[in-house]
Amino acid sequence: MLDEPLLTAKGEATRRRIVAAATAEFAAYGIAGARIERIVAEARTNKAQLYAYFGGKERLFDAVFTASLERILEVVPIDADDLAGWAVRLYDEYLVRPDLIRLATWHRLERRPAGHLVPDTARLDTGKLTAIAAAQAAGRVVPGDPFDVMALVIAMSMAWSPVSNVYAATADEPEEVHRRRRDLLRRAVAGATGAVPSGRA
Amino acid sequence: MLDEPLLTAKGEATRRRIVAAATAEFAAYGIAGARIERIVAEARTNKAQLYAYFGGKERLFDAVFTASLERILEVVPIDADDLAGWAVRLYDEYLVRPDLIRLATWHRLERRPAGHLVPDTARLDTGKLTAIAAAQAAGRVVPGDPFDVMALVIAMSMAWSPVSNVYAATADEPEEVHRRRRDLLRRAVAGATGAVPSGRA
DNA sequence: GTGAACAAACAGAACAGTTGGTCTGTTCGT
DNA sequence: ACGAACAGACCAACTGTTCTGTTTGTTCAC
Repeated sequence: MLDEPLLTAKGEATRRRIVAAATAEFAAYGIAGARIERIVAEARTNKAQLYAYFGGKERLFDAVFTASLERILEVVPIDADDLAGWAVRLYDEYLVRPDLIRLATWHRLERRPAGHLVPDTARLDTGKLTAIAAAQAAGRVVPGDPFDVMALVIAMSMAWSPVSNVYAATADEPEEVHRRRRDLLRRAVAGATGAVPSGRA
Repeated sequence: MLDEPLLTAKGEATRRRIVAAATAEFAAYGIAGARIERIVAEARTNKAQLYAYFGGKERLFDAVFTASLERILEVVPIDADDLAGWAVRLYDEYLVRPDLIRLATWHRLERRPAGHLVPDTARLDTGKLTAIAAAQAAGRVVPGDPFDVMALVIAMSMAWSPVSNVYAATADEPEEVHRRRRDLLRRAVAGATGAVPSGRA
């Protein structure tokens, strides 16, 4: 029963539809608010399949969340020599795929109230951290714990994200507004993380 | 039925216990995840009182949320001439009262997926915005929409908040760690928002 | 090729536990 | 005595999960 059955092409397609529907559902309502009924309806399948493939609501969220996480990691790779540009690309990514940040935040709120968002941050962030450390060694980035620098830049990129506590931007706003925010963000990240060449500021 | 009964001293005390219990409950589980049963148990009262005083789950959340919002506004007043210091004070506030930010984020996720967190931002933020605008006019803060500057600084202060998508700090971490983050935050906000006196950076 | 056999895909009913919300009746304070 | 505070039973609706039975696709002996 716990063994997932072998998937045929058709089953694989259904499985994917379930993941897609669940991603939207969880992003919109969270774990507690999501409804299995709505997911299977949206995925044009039935509960039996969902439970055969994923085992339950919690584990379905796991599948959805980890898939989303890997996606965002590869879509917006870090550029430690241009943290400002990286932040701007993240800003744009949030506009295109608000679901991913919402998913991450639900995960934070409903599952991990403290500490790292995911347990094995080490594996996921190693690339980012060494890149930042290298840029610091080259004097292009302000000194300090690379992890903290990363957290700060990501936080800045999320100032207008779908989970902002001030204002959540959307793609349908005028392009000029986005340009204004990108400019401010770029300059701010540069100013915040750029190493001071010499003397005082 | 919709008319709330006049409150005696005892009733007022019960009402307050309900708000306190509901604040903790909503902060922990959100609107969908919160349980009326747990709230009345924690508040040492019963459902009849809760429904007489607040009318229902949603409206109870309203009461809890707006109360928390006003609280955080008055506890950490802005200092536009020292945005870095303000950000650091916010960092500390999140350590002391993680509930308030969590509440705000639940509100964002479950109720206001886009735009302003609260509809009448105008009234709430006017003070902040004029303060920032004045500091900009005096050349102490980088130019740009004051609202965007505010959003950015708040976002920076939340880099390690209880809703961070990277790492959620807690009060029980070593003081040295907090000091390190505060230093980075202070310098970063100063660098991000400080106006450049003249020439290039 | 064909048809029996088997596993996966499917649909929907059924189930048990829970939840927000209401109702009835009792106690308390003034 | 009158209304507010209170306690707990009660209810209807909903939800995650399981079960029963049917259809579909593939395999393979013949």
